[in-house]
Amino acid sequence: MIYIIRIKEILSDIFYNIWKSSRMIQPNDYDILQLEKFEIFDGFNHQDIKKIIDGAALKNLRHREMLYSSGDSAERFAIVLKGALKLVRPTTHGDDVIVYFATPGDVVGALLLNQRESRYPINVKALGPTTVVCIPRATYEASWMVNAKLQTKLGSVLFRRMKTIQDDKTLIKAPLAKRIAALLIGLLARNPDQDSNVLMVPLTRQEIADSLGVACESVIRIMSDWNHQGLIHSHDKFLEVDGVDRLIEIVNQ
Amino acid sequence: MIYIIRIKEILSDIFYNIWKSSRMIQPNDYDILQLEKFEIFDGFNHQDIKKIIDGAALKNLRHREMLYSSGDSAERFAIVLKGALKLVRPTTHGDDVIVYFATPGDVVGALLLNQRESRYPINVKALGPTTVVCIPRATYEASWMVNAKLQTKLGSVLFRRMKTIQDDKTLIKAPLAKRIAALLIGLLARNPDQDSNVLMVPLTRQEIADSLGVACESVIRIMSDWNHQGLIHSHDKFLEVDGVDRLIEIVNQ
DNA sequence: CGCTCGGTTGATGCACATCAAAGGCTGTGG
DNA sequence: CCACAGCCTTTGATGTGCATCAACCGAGCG
Repeated sequence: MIYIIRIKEILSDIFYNIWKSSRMIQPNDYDILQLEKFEIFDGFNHQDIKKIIDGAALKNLRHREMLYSSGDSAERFAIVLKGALKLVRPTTHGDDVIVYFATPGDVVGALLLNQRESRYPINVKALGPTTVVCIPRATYEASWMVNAKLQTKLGSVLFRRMKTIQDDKTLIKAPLAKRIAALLIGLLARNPDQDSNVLMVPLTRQEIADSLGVACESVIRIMSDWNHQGLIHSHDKFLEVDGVDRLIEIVNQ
Repeated sequence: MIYIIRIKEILSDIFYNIWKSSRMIQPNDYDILQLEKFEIFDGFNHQDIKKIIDGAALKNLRHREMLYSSGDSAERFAIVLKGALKLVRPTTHGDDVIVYFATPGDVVGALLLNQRESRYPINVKALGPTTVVCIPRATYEASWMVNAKLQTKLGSVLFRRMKTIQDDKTLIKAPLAKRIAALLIGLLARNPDQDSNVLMVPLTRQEIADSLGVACESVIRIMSDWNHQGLIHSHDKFLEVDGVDRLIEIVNQ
């Protein structure tokens, strides 16, 4: 009996890997063209990048699909190509805390590979259909750790992220409306298309609440208010901000 | 009249600079011996370090003395040698937010120098008498930016700092007692002497409150309670934790 | 169809903020 | 030397913003 279960496990594992690998493909020239635009590869040309990401795999994630689980051994890092990720720290009480939203160009889990043995300290999940480039530890050690320019860029990207988190912390004592407004404006600012007022990250009120460390009802109360005032409206998980000026006003007051 | 004021300003400026330079001295061999112990210089020998910190100046800060002001042009970065620094973000309401406590081995403001022109985004003030090694931008550009190993270490140090800030964020929804306990235990863990239960950072309740984003009265209510229970007591700005086990219990519950 | 998930609304309670007042300690200037 | 100002701590009274709990609705989905 136990054998049968074991065999079933092994089989499902095999199928899982086949299925997984079917979704892990080599980045093509077009993908690399995308990468060239990111700050981290600023100053590197097409050929450089090809070498730097040797052994990389493109990974397509569905909405809510997990990229890394907290506690897993860190054997690769990722660069967001399309879509978005949420970096989540599980807490003892079960109410998660979202530490950061990663958008295209963001690097996730790279510095973890500086240590020989390490485990991801957070859960990373896709928000909406998302594409990432996964780069194995071997490549990181062979091409990234020894490349001063790359490390410098990596530092800059991480630094920007830290500044974002610090900005958040600056608002802890502010009223909730101000904090939500700041979050939305901040996410809007990452939009590559500056004319569009649609957040490129699909967010539930719960996720906004998790990011600010408050209850989702509190977020809803404020946002449905804004909804009635015509400041925002959402279609199909995506949020559109109609009254950007008004929100900025709220942040600054 | 205006001229006289102007002259006064210029004179005070001159005297200030003389006085300042009198306190900026070349690091000696003993100082470098200290530096060797820090993670950032792990794998570098005495001679390496001497080269890497070429042009560096040792700076002694008095309690509460400002190292960098938010908005100043970033022309150098610092490594904490002795004592501690607080990194403070001013807010619009005047109630400051402490972003991080830097202790010996911490690096402050380095990644800012990756950009050609940049300004410090935070105020940095000494907590207690503190010694830092100030390294000029020129040295950073000449020796640090081109050195992959140094950049990697820099990344690791920054990464650790980010993890600390994320840990803090994880506790936003926890009751205040738990958050204070976590802060104290965290600071205690940085103590080089593991037997001592005296925080090496002199902290006022106001600073603890600023770090957690709460009112100082709330901190006092909890800590004076602990005081009566004999868990902590403070002499002369320094806090001694007698009931470490009890505090850890509070953090874990 | 029943299921889950996300959004919404209301009633109630509490943890912490705010305001106020007072005492101790330190440094400073007359 | 004292007087005074400024900072830190303490305690109490009062207020409030958000949490919590509970119930309901609509949409998507197997």
